[in-house]
Amino acid sequence: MAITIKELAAAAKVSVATVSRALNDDPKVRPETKKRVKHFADLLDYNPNILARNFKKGTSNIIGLILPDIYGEFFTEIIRGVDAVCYEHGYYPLVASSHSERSMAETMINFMGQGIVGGYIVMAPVLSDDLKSIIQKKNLPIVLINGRMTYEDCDSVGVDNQASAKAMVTHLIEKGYKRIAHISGSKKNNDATRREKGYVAALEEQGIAVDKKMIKSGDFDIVKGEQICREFLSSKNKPDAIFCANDMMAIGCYKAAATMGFKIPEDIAIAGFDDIFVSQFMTPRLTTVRVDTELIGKTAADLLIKRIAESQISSFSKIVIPSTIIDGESS
Amino acid sequence: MAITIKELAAAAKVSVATVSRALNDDPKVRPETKKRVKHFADLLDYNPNILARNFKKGTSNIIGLILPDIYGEFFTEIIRGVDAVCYEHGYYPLVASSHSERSMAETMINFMGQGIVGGYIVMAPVLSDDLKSIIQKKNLPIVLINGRMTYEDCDSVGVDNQASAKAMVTHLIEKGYKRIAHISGSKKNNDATRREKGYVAALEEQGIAVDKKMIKSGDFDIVKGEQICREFLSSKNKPDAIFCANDMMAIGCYKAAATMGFKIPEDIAIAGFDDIFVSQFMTPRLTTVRVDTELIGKTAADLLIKRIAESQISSFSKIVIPSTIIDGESS
DNA sequence: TTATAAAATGTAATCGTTTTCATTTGTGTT
DNA sequence: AACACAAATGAAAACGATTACATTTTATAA
Repeated sequence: MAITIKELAAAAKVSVATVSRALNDDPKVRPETKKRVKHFADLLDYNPNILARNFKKGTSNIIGLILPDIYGEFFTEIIRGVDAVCYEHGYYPLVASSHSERSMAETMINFMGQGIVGGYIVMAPVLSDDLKSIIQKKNLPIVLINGRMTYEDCDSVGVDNQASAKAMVTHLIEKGYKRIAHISGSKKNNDATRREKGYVAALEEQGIAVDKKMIKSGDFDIVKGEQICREFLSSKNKPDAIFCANDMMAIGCYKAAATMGFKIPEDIAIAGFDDIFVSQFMTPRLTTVRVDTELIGKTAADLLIKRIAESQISSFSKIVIPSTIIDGESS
Repeated sequence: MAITIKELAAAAKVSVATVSRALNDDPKVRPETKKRVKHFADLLDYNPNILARNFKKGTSNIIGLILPDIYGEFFTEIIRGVDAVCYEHGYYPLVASSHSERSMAETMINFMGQGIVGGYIVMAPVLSDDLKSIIQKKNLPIVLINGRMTYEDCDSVGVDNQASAKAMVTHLIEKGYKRIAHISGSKKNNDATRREKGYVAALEEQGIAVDKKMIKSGDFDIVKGEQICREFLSSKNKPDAIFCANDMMAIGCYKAAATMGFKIPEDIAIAGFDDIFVSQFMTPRLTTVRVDTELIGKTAADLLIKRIAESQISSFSKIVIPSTIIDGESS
């Protein structure tokens, strides 16, 4: 039922070409004509059919936001950031999550060539080979969200996991802790390995020998965090601080400490990473690394929209979102 | 660069019409022709241009998922459910969140008539007048996600907040608690008011007088929950159990109890609503109401996709997603 | 075999916009 | 006033699919 450009043209007594140009602010159309067209557009409540426009132009004002999965606040913050920037620029975020039934690569291929999206934001903590190959032979702009990495074939936005982890461990050392253990994330997870590297780097820089026994591999989950913490606390040479690769595992440590009768931070200090929502309400308040996740989403969207708009391809950017150390009472 | 229907037609030596029909499983095309066309489609890696199709058909395989805001796990679970069902049916969810800068109504109007979405899933804990009026004069199918309500102008999916809250309070009464207080949510929030009604209904049914002083208005936040719990615990006629309208406020109660030296559940029992992720890790494990949020998303998407596909409008459905009581150690 | 209906396929119009190219209008110079 | 040239506008093609309608092929019955 919506009014079309033809009817608007008739009303404004110009050709459809002129209407199109006027509404797209083509400098070739006279200011007064432009004004008249816009006036009638308002009057008749004309909205261009975006589907027709996208179809004709061969692009889309829809952005594919490809996620490895969707759960927890980290993802909502990313989505929120992307959403905000998209709205500002007349773009829309289309969310697609991979899971056991569907790989990210599959999802992306699914989109490609269909014209349904004008570009992607891809969140890839694990960068599989097929994903890499898609990125390489991409025909659409892609912005990668992930821990800082050496990948050079597209724009990327992320936290400097290594530097942040290093800063946190250094902070703990400065507070006087001598025997700092680390509960890492999965070996396959890029973020996790970078954080572990940061932990090692901090110790080395401060001249503390790295003890392999002080690093145990977790999986970013509460239960595993609790279990590993138990192991640390019952070992003969127990650490005086534990740096967890994320806050969830830190929660697990709290539980372990509580049930084993250890006081935080007197008997054992705990530090996390992420500053998830509940961290601020934990007693004692968790020492952790705060990342402005929404900003990651915003930055990625900004970058992608610019990339979609520009015609010639300039060199790829790599944007690092700063992180802050939250010095809680758990250390 | 993608191959078009014309090239495919040429390759398969049929007309574009036949190709279109073959790929859309039109019974009018001979099985062998269909097979040949599909074979060449595979061979040439042909994907129909969805933009062109949507444009021509005047509909879209994109679903607008309109949220009041995006944060926390509740939303990710909804999104995940919607995403899963969409993927199955070749639809895509476009996420748009309202916030201070943009009302839901505005967002929806923005979509309408542009053809960019084929329908909406709208999550509306607060149902404003302009939102109602949009729903009434809708030209696209809409599925509402919200607490059970009396709204009749479109399909809706939600939890029966009132019945669930009533079940929980009844459960507490059966466990022997006599003085059960309630920390409610915001008065404007539909879910909150239904839960409060359930609380009142349970007391009345069990022949317990409702004491106005035992109901205090929270805002679904930890801090407010802690503050109100303090008030309850320091009142002269202190309750023996507190039913919170959500888990967040229950977390606040845990903090209040801990700092004031009350033991859960011996001195004060706590119950929540939502069963958010951390609830299972709280000590003692929180008694709460578990809702299969992902199922809400799935159901809404199912309903909407059916609605988009069908031509004639049948009567609206109202689907209630069941909830379960998690009997934790906090009561 | 032939007439006739049914099934399969083809031709071309169509959706609403953008954009190329042609045409008209306007401006400035002599 | 005449001309050249620039600016503004219009006419029509194009994008890639679907689909109404026309046409051809196949099947059925006499």
